[in-house]
Amino acid sequence: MPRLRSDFLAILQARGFLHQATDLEGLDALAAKERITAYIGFDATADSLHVGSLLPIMCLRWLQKTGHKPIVLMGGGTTKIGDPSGKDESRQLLTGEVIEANIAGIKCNFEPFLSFGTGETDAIMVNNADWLDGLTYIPLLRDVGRHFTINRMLAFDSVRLRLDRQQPLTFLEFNYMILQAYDYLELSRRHGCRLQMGGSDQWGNIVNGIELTRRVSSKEVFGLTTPLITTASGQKMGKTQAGAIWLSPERLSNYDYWQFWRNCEDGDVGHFLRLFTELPLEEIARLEVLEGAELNEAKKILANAATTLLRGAAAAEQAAETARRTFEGDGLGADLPGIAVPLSRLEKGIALFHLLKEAGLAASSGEGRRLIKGGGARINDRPAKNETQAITTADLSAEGVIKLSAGKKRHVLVKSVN
RNA sequence: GGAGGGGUGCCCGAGCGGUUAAAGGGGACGGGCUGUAAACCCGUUGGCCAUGCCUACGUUGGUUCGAAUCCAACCCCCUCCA
Repeated sequence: MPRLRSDFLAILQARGFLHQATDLEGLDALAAKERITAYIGFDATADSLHVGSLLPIMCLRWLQKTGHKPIVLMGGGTTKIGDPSGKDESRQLLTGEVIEANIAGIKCNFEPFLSFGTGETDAIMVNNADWLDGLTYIPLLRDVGRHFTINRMLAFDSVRLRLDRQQPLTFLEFNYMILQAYDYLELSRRHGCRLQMGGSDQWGNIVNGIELTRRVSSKEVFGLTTPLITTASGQKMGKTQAGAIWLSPERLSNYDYWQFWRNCEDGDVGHFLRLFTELPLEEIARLEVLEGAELNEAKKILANAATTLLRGAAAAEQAAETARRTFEGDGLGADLPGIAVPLSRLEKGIALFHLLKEAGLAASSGEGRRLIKGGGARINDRPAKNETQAITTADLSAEGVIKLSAGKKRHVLVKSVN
């Protein structure tokens, strides 16, 4: 790796964001000399991104912090096709309305990280539906299609892997890479965009865009990818017992978000601190060498910092306090998820297995029963005795709540109402 | 259009007339050990008003006391041929 002179790339390199790049030195020289505009594309397949997208988001954040201009490209048009990269099966096609709603939701995910506006380094969000939807077939074939050879397209991983595994790849999906390449061309024309970043699985798409831009408008543009993040034990990052780690507060509570970081593997602490927080590298170097239980302190710092970035300092503090009470002290944390149950039902008594299901601690009553049988269910921190045991007002604590637990980490507060 | 192969639980994959709510693995959840980690060990893993009942092996019919297993038609996928 060459020594990088631009603030932007030097930081990305030092913190571990760089995987591959086209002409890294050329890009470095450019970024050291002038303000560059760079973009990353995001799919609009859900109304929220999840932690898997945090890496590219942090790239854009560093870009802006080092004086450059970020573009968030929403794939309103390409999402109508579906990226075949890394997938064995075609994605279900979404309707335009759903995609629009998703884009609105995703916009909220970016607000904590980037400052949007009309200034020189303000971030902007654009939607490729704006130029893709209006394309006409024959002109597209003549202007863009002529620059793609099937020979080369077939060699790309996204295509080849599908074919090798004998999974069908529709012509619709086959076109994805052409449209994504066209995005780069269009962004270079409209916004003078010089750099596209993305996950390592996007390398092929990025290179196509660079090639197309060079051929059509003789402009040199750059590409850069970030590594695929897996946990120290090789799992794909971002999945826990609770499911996907969403960025939207509507989908995942502050507390659960904080817990996600707190529960990372030992070997990931330093890695994650560098990528997902803005702590100085010297401090991270000090934290990551901690061993054994000491490392737990570093995990808390990680959780606090990461939660502060996305949800704000107050949210992080409250989540940390709830975690402290839940795991290290006594009492109840206010941030634990809760459900409300009418007092009248508690007076009659509710079967425990049923309440577990209502609290979301068991997916079905059967699962609730199994949980109790297996010894994993607790009421106010005391093990449940039998499956059909009734929960009544007698179980209410002085504060008027019942703490239900499934295992050591999943807790729900049951509150009686009216 | 022709020939062959195949569609099984969250996923992969065995079963090929009864003992099959369906082997085995993965994943997930719970327990143990720890540090709210990893690894490892153990258990659980269709639903419900639950000593019972209901739904399940692509779909629909049929044969049989009895079918995921046999037959027929249909749908879908794959391979080779046209």
